[in-house]
Amino acid sequence: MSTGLPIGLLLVDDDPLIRAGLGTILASDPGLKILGEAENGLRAIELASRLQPEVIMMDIRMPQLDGLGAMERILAESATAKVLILTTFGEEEYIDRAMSGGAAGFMLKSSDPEELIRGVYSVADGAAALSPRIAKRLVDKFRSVDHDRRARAIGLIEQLTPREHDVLALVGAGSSNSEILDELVLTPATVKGHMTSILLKLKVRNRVEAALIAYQGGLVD
Amino acid sequence: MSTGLPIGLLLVDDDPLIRAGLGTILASDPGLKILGEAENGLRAIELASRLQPEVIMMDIRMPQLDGLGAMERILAESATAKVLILTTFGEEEYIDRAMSGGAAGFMLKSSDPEELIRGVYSVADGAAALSPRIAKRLVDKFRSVDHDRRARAIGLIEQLTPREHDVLALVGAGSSNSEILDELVLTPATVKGHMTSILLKLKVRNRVEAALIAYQGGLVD
DNA sequence: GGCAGACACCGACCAAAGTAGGGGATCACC
DNA sequence: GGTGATCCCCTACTTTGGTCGGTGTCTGCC
Repeated sequence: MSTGLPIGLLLVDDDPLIRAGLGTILASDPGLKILGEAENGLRAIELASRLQPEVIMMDIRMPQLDGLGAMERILAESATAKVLILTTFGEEEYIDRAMSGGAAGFMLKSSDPEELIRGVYSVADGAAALSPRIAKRLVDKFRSVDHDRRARAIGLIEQLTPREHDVLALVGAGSSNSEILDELVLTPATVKGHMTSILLKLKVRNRVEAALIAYQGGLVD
Repeated sequence: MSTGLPIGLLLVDDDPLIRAGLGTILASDPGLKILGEAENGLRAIELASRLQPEVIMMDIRMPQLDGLGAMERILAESATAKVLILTTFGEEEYIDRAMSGGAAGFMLKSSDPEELIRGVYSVADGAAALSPRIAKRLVDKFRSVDHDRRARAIGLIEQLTPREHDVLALVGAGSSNSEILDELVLTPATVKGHMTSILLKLKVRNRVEAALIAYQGGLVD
């Protein structure tokens, strides 16, 4: 990944003081080299293309074009740059969009200098850099997104007999009864019988809800 | 959270050398205090209950009971302890289970000493501690788990008219046509007409697949 | 051996989902 | 003011889904 020794940086923030502070911190490390600074998203896009930095330290709120928008456009052009989003305490709600958009890191501006520097090295290395508080958000999200529903779904699915399990897996994939009987070599009536039993055990009223449980329980894909 | 100044630790690893190394690193920080050590999961459970540590540094592979199993049982009893999973390079596949099980952090044993210490403080503070490489895994998972399917689903759903959107949202919740017509005040035939149009636009064959797309697109919940 | 329970299987019947096609209202554009 | 596009609504018809009841088999148990 690293072209030579020093990692080329681009600093993007609309506040000159913050750029100066960041610059001082990062320039103090001999392995980092600041190639340029930008004061808004549009200028960041321009400089990213011209200077080809390895890591871009990007503020979110800026005039003209915000950091996330700029990041998306930069990543669409150059796959090589890593974007490390810098944020203040109250802006944690942008995590989703930043992560979806391809950010390599998401750190608080209030992080310790060494932590910032470590973060730059991490993302340059292809890993991710997250402030602990941000990491917590991500972990919580990861846990909740599936794992309440998922646990319930798995518990329900465990009640099924092997054959019912087979049928449910196909239902979860959106198969019709005729496709199921074709796959499992059964008569229509048998498939339907299994379905009735499945609906009863999963405590749902129709195959749509059954399919959702199969999906949540990880029976599909 | 923090009761006094020093954070009480419990070290769990079956290798005495690693316990010694960890102990030396962590005891060098005046804000940390090692309350005890355990060489397997069962003993960890016993000591966690007796010593009431704030943070437990937990290895995964151990005889008797592994670290994840021990963590799950410890967290089931005491909600206050934070568990920081320590792992070697090749064991990253346990991330899912660790995070689902309630781990507050997941770090590589090869992390720098300062990074480990920082991790302990982070989890004691209610945040999360992740090694950059682990964080990358989590970020990737977060991105992929939803955001390929999700983007596609949202794109498809955008094609729908407002009324079709309403119908699909209810289908995604597992509603039958009669429930939908009741909710939206329509005749059965109208609901079916909308359904036909929905199936066409989403390019699916039946309401089960439509419901799955609604679910992936975030129309439900 | 008889009996209970779980499982996979099936036929006949009724309910729900999906298809094909059309009416009417609105809006934009020439 | 005619034309086309879009949307919402609807009737009549076919296909699929779901219920109810019942058969044969295997297993474990007294």
